[in-house]
Amino acid sequence: MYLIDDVTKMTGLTKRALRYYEEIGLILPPQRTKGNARIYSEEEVKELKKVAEAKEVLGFSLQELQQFMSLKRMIEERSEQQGLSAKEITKIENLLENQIKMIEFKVVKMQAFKTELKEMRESAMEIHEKTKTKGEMKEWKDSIQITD
Amino acid sequence: MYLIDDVTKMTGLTKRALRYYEEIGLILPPQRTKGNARIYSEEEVKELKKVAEAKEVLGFSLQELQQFMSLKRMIEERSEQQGLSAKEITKIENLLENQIKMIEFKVVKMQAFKTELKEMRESAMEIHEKTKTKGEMKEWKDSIQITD
DNA sequence: TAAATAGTTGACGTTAACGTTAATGTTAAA
DNA sequence: TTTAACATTAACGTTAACGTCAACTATTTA
Repeated sequence: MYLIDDVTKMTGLTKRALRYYEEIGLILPPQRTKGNARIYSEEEVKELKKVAEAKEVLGFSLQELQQFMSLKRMIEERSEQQGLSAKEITKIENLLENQIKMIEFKVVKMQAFKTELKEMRESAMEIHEKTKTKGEMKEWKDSIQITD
Repeated sequence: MYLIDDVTKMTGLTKRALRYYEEIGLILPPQRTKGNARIYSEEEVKELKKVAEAKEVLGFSLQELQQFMSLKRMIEERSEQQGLSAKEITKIENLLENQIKMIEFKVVKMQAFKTELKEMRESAMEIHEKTKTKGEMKEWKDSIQITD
């Protein structure tokens, strides 16, 4: 069990962000101490780490993440008896399928971008080669002393 | 050569966004007609498409993109004679190297996320299997007429 | 017991990335 | 030549995702 300051260190999120995520319903309200301080479980910290990563690295908005989190909770709350209707589950499966396609699309685009970066690097290296002679000339000039 | 309204259709960006990108120096100011209307070249439209994609798909901020664009321009402006110093080029190469690493990192994270989504889908499908009997029962119930 | 160190809830402030509206100019069609 | 459909700049408005500050409470440390 962790207090909010511990969680900031573990997740990289600020206290304000943690409270904000709770406020907008992105995460469920954690338990409280007798003195009304938030206490986060290991599980909750893990979830927050993933949220932070999905935001920073994958560039997801909090809105998008809310969609995803509510899906996640729906599946987790399959407390057997109070299950979802077959129709709802099919809907969830479709949503997940779309998300997966989206990710795959993004990965493809990322790789294309990477290719471009590599091409730019090649160009830079070519220029480097061309300038090399000039550069060596300068280094040589810098190395001698002009004592008039 | 395209007017601004054409460009919105080709890039998915709004007119406001196009002017804004120019305002903050993300793109170079395009030429103007005699009547002061912006005219974009094929090249510029291509660049704008990439910018839009990098923003939407890769989740880059305009600030990040500015860094990248200025790098790109530095390399493009290797007008041979007025070249960059070897030191500057090495710096550029390092920056590009870092960007490439970043992308690779993001791709790895994306794939991890995709795996999670797939696991969720599996869970959903399992629930689906379990509920199936119940569902068929319901369908059967729905299909009969209760005529008391 | 006093002080330092955490935690809490408002509530207003800030920044990025545009949206929207107004007032105005240009160009093509009727 | 007037109208319609474009374009322009300037300026204020908006939303997301927090930052920051104030006023207060709880807990731990000297």
